[in-house]
Amino acid sequence: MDKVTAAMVLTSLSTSPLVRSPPVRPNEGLSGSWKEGGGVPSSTSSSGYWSWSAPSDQSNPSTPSPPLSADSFKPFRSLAPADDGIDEAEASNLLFDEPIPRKRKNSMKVMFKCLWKNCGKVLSTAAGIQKHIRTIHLGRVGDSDYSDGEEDFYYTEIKLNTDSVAEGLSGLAPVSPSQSLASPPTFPIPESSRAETTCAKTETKLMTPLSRSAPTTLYLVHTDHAYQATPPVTIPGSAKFTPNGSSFSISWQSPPVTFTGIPVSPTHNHAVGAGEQRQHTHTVLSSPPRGTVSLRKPRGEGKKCRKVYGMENRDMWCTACRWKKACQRFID
DNA sequence: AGTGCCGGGGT
DNA sequence: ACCCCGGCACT
Repeated sequence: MDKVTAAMVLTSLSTSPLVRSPPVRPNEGLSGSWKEGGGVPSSTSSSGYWSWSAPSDQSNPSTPSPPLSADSFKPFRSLAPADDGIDEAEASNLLFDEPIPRKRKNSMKVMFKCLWKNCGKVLSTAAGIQKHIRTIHLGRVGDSDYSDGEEDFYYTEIKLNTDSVAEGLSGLAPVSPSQSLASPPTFPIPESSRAETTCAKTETKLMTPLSRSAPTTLYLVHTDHAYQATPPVTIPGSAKFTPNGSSFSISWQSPPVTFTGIPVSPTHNHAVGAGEQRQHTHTVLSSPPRGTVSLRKPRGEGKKCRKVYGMENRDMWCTACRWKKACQRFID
């Protein structure tokens, strides 16, 4: 048990590993240059990708939390693009992001929230929250130093970020512009999403069996879902990296999400957009019309005069090409 | 949007 | 026959 517990604690506590894996993945999809560039804080090249892949943050061993938040934060954004509302709302931010990515850290705050049912206590230090859980919920009194790590299951790390808050809010309720300023900063709801993921597994594992009543938990989870639901859908297309999901040892969350995203969205879109016709066409009509219509010709693939010489040198084309007939010079 | 070229003009 | 081009299938 101890080992297991310890492992879990480590996992939930140190998010760095989580963040680590994602950055590496991009290499797969893209050229190897990524790897090399990864370490280098190159700047100008592209945009979104670089910024988030830029592990320069990670190179920074000390100050685990800030870099973490920053990193984990970015991947999320890259996911967000998938979402309609969020994307747009953040589009500007993304662009804006490049120049001042690091500065954000300043506005970042790490808090620790107690997940114990009916207790939403938030403290600014891990030690504090641990002690709180130990004494209040676990009923351990006295030696405050002693900790078997169990407390770790009952609190979650929350990153408070002015920007992120705004974003999260926009994602949740994009309609309320006026409030964006007032409520978000005060309430760290969206924030939890990121941290949430970290403890999600823990939570689901422990909390579910123990009790599903805890309002706090439920609340967070819900929020999380709402917030995350959309991004995943988008991920597949561009960001296929599935950063957060893959990084987690727990696979139940990410795989499902990713999967749904790919098959569902396309299918739905087509089905809904084109209607049944689409499918019918495929199933029933696909061949008949084709044959009729495509008496034409498969089409030559090779380069033709037009492509070779270009419109400028039209006189160099073969006569057929000049006459818009089947090319005689470059026959397939 | 760019290409290849059929079908159909005009001279 | 020679030359052009509208328009469509493909990519």
